[in-house]
Amino acid sequence: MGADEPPRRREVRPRSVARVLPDVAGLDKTFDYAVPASLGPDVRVGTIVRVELHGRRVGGWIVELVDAPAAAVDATRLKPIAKVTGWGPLPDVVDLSAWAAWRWAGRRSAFLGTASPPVAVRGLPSAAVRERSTVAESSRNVVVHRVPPAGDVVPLVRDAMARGDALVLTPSVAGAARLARRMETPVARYPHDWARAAAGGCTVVGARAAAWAPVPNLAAIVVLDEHDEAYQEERAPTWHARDVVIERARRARVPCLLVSPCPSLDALAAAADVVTPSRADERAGWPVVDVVDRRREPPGLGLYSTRLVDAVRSGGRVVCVLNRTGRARLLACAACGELARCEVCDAAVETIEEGLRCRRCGATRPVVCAACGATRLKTLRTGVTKARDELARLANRPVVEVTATTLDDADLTGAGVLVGTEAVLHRVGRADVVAFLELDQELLAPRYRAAEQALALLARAARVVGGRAGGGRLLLQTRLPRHPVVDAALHADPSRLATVELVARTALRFPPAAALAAISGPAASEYVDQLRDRVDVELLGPADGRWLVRASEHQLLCDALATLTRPPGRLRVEVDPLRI
DNA sequence: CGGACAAGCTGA
DNA sequence: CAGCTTGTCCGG
Repeated sequence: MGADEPPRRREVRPRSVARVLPDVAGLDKTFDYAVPASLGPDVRVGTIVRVELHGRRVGGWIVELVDAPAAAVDATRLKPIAKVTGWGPLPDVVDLSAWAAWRWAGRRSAFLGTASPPVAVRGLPSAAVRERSTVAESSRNVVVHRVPPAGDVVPLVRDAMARGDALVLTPSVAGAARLARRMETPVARYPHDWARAAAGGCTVVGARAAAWAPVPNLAAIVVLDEHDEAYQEERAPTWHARDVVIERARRARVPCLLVSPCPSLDALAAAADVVTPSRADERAGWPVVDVVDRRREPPGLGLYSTRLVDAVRSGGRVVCVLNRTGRARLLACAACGELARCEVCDAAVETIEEGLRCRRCGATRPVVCAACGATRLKTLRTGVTKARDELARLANRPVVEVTATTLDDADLTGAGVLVGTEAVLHRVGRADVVAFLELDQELLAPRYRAAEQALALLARAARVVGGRAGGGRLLLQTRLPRHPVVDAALHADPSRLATVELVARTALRFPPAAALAAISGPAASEYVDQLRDRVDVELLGPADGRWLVRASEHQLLCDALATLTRPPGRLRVEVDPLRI
């Protein structure tokens, strides 16, 4: 591969046997079909076809083409391919799908589906062919670029595009559209412009799925906001776009740039090099951080410190973040102190307008203490709705509540004070201050990635208020003012968190110091029983009906999972689970 | 997945 | 034993 490669010639002799992977859920096996001479030129590795299988017509992908004499079976007895539907993933992506099926213990069709055009593509538009300017040496192709929240990533993207056809990923589809608009040369958006991307000669931009985009002359890959969890698919196979493109770049021997204000430990572990801004530039790109130590405050202020109240009264635009919806998520009797729980299932109840509602089973009941009959309950955990009312009183101006369920077209431009779950940070354009009413909830969340996620949240907030030069401010209410996350934000230096976090992960054997898979569902125990006598993987659990499989690295974990047979029944295999 | 086919169950 | 359900197997 390279600039001096002779132009590719069409196959002289049509290959006559196609190995087809049917797009049938629950089937992860290829079948051989004869390629009728009439279809010859349309049939390539990746082509989407329809074939007869077990008496019905199903769609599928050609994953391999075999010369008839070399094929083990007699080509004349094979059923022919019934129809060519159109273009499918290019051969490099077809190969990548086999790797991903191993890496995330999933079916290949899940990946090929993501890599396929949303509507049938019969022909590709003509393309302006560009050559790649340079080819990276394969061993140092992953580079992490730390760019502060207020920094501009467009120059990095332009550099990548200058190398030739680049693939650029953003966490959200909206972000991809925004980036596409900022580029002066046209780019193809994935999956919408599938055919244009497959034709080559342009940069491809998209969200997670674009990791699977066709880029025939790939020259570089850029992952923006690499730390964002939107890059991981929630449904099994739980593939991660960052890890897919790292492997893709390695195979194509092109550079892979992972860009983030707070790079994940996984990115840092994969990187051959980390490019950091100067201390001055990084400081300028983060806002001023006010830490309110809530241990030093008089009791009775609730969620609202004096500094917070000053901020909401200041007249500037203030966004308050509280990651709890509803009014009150945990209540206790004002008389006897008993926790308010559901009469049906014992779970904690929350307040709604008509009374109390169980958060687990939805049963409702009037506001009465089940233990002593008192009718006055006190709030132990305030939700966003209640915070809105209280803030409105304190601020003496209207306060708008924003959660993930707030309508997309709601006009927030005029709102002076907003309160919401972290969704508010995605909805609000700009603000003078973002205040975290209860940061400790994020810092101490019972997930091993909690600290990383908390810093990512602060980075997102930092983008809303801008860098310190523009007067941007974050206000953090916490009882853990020396927590490494607070420390990292305060010093505008995410490596302060990464360093201590890596030590903790190594001690606890969590990724990236180990590779994990979570196995759940009714068939889980039968599945994991096959791992019992292995020494290269460790089996933990079950906890909450979920088993954990741990190995020192993915090679061992995925090899072990690949040897298992799937018992009948529902089974969920999550490699690299997020929520543990 | 979904069709084919076998084995098991029911009712007259 | 017809008629139906349930389970298992397998696809080129």
